[in-house]
Amino acid sequence: MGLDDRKLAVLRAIVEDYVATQEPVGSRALVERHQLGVSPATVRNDMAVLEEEGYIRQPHTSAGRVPTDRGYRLFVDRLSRVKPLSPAERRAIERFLLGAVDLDDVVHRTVRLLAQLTRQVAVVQYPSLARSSVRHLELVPISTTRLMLVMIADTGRVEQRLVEMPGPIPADDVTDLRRLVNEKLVDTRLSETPPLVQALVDEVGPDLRPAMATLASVLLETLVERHEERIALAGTANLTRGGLLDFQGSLRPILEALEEEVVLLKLIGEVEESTMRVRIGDENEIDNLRAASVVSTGYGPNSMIVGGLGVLGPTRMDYPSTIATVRAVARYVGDLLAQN
Amino acid sequence: MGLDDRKLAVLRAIVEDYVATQEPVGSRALVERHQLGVSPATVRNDMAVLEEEGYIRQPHTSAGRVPTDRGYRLFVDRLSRVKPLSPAERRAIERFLLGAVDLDDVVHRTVRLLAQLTRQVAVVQYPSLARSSVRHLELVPISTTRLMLVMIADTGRVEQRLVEMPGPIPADDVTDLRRLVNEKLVDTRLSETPPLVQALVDEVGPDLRPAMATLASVLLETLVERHEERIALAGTANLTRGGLLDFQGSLRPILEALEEEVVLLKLIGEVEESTMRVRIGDENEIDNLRAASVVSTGYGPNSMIVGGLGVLGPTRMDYPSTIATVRAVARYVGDLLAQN
DNA sequence: GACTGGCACTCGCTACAGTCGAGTGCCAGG
DNA sequence: CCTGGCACTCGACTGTAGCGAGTGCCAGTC
Repeated sequence: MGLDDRKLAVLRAIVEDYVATQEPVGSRALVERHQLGVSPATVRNDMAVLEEEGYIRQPHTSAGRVPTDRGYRLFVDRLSRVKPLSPAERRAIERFLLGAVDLDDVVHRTVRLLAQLTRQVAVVQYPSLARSSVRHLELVPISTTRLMLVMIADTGRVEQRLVEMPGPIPADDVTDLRRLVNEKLVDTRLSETPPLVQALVDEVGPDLRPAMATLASVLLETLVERHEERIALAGTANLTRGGLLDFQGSLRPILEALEEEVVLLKLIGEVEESTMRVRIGDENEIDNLRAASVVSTGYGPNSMIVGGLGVLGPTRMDYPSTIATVRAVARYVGDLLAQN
Repeated sequence: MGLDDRKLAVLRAIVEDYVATQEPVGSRALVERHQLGVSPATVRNDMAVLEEEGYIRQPHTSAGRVPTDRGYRLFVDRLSRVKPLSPAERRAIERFLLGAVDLDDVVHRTVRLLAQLTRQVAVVQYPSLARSSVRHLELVPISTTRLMLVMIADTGRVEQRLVEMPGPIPADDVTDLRRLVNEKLVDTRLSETPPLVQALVDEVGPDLRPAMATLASVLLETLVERHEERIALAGTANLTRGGLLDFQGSLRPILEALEEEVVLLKLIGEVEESTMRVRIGDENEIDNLRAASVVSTGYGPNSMIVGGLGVLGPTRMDYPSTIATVRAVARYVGDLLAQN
């Protein structure tokens, strides 16, 4: 385990060069392009050690070295220096996000921005309903037996769902139902609503009981249990950069994974704090993504976390600037949400 | 242009074999696998004519023949026999779509179903607002100066948009506004609303005038002009079938095109009648899709068209069954919409 | 006149041998 | 502990040769 400073410098140099050139890097090129102050032979010895420890490997005998997932991990944890965003980039972010008119627009713009800045696949989770509070519930009669239930959350999310009532429902009843659900549920977190919803059914008078029961079941089913998370995706075309060398030649598994909402949620939706999360190659739990890396973080207003966002790219990615960009975008989006 | 029956039969055989095997097809294989009743030499002569006319070509001298875009076109127009769906497929469609609870769900299921059945990229346009009528407009106070405008269309579409009012707005005014816009706009087609919206502003009393003006501009901007179309996409992973032979080796342009909503709309959104539309390779106006074919059609309740749907795949696709599937799915979705 | 068998020819594909060079591991010496 | 030197490895590239699928054409047949 004896990795002295120079060996670490060598590893850093290898990662940086490989990321830049996409080609295995040899000892000579290394001393030429970095001021290591030693000869290629010395570097070779260091490389041998690094390889033994599993940080780098040779694609074929007698080619240059390439970082392993473990090598990237060490690089990210201990070796990378943060690359602050250029003022131009900061301005671009601001300008791009500023024009957004509502949540849909914010998410849409964010995901495109992220894809463009990092030149990778970007994923943005809508503010999670579980972490939102009810701001208002609206019931709109569609026909005699149908209502449209519209829920507006404090995070800006709006969800609607058609409710098929057990029987014809007069306008007065709709008014009553609307008042009741709003009284009980407004300002409570969605994750805490189920018992309250249940209570509503129990408390209501017998004439409204069946209607309220139906409403309650739709509320529970749609807004809490199922389908509650939404996700936006952009930049899949970026997967084809690096001409099929990345992702060991096949985009198939990646594209498949990206089609599954569940998978995407796993990627970016499990954030509790606003720390950056970097998963490199093998560290991904999803088999289809073993050839990729994911950089993600949570975002939200005022240091609260309401959702996740991040990017997915080849393990051979520019971690320092990707991390910086993801962090910056998350912060801007959070600020934007705080303003509303 | 003297293409007698046998030459057409040869072309059909070439298309069918090439689609099935993905390999250039030669004269011997052709007579073996189809009952053409002539010798390979004769077929070769026919092939020479077909090539001269531009229906087939040779990838390299002395390889088999491959259909050109023009060849596929002729095949689709005159040679393909419709492949009716199997009862199993019909049942699958029905079962899959039946469980849908609302429009979002219908569209989502449809696009996935289509991708799965055709094993290609599926695109479904939400019912176009321009072709929908207003069923109800709801105004929900969010704060003293903000309203959430929710529009419910007869096609099931629900759109919402945050409205920033010029000043604080009392509850009574909200009620008035709500009543006014509903009175004027309900049951009119969205494409016909602009003059009515303008009239609303002119007619309203001076106290409500500024609020109504703001509301009107948001209505016009969001619901009519911009952003009105929504699109769902699925099955991009299917692009990787056929191992990079399709799409002349690069998915890049295709993926890029699929990211542009405008492009997708052009693909499937310009349908006036419910006829099938097949665009093969070069026939596509979008340069990035010159290597692909698009099969699309309109859908809607009761022979009305409210939106488009379709699939995108390699020019070398099984046109007869793709066309049959797209048509069948469109019909089922239309029926489903008619029921609501 | 249309079809067929035969035949020479084309050309992509594969296998194989040879060369080149980047890069390594190791060793002896400073 | 570092360095220069050296032998070695092995992938990438090149050129050659043989194979075979498939063609175009021609002379012969019905």
